Amino acid sequence: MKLLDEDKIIDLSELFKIFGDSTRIKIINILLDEELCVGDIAEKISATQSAVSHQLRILKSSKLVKYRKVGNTVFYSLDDHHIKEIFEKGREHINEI
Amino acid sequence: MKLLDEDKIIDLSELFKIFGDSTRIKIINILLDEELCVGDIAEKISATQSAVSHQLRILKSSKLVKYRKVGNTVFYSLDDHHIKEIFEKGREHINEI
DNA sequence: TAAATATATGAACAATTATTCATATAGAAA
DNA sequence: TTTCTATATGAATAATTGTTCATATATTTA
Repeated sequence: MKLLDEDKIIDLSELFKIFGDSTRIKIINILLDEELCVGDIAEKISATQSAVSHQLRILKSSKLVKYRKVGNTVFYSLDDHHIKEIFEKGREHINEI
Repeated sequence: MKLLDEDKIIDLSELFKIFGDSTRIKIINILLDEELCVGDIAEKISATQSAVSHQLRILKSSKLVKYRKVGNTVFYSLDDHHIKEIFEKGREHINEI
């Protein structure tokens, strides 16, 4: 396993930084199961619409979630199978300590 | 796959927060290959001894690294196989986008 | 067109955090 | 014991960042 160069190091820490916030983890957690619109996400995780929208923007720009628009409703879902895997590996770790 | 409860959510985001810093990722990156002492880590990642020591304390208290003392030298290595796996999954993700 | 609904966004504020610098601790060597 | 080396740590600073509040945008409905 070759070591990472400086650029990849930055990219990788940026990626994990995205996972390192409880609001975003909550969003990812519920999107593991189903596609949801912004309002429903906010309700399910007990956060404001604004806070969720801000965090979805971050998740979107990092390619962790994708979306589709239906009318004026926007449905979000996870974008990449690695997300589930990273999430799951983290979960395994915290379940063992 | 059952959804996480509030406590696990916090634990999980705390875990990823640890990975979300480039100095710590650099440390983890070089510890993938070999056990190293603090001074060598600092030299290899071009950071000060103090900065590395501070970050090692965080990695240690999160059970991501373990250490053994030999004289006044302290050797650090990765503590858990999940660390490599989480790291590798993240790496796969950034290599695909 | 006007009102209602869903989402996005900018600014401000508070809180967290990584680094630096100075120094403390502890073990090894002289 | 004194000096040197390796590591740890506390305080201060600077920078980053998540939330809130107000408001903008866009789509639907009346």
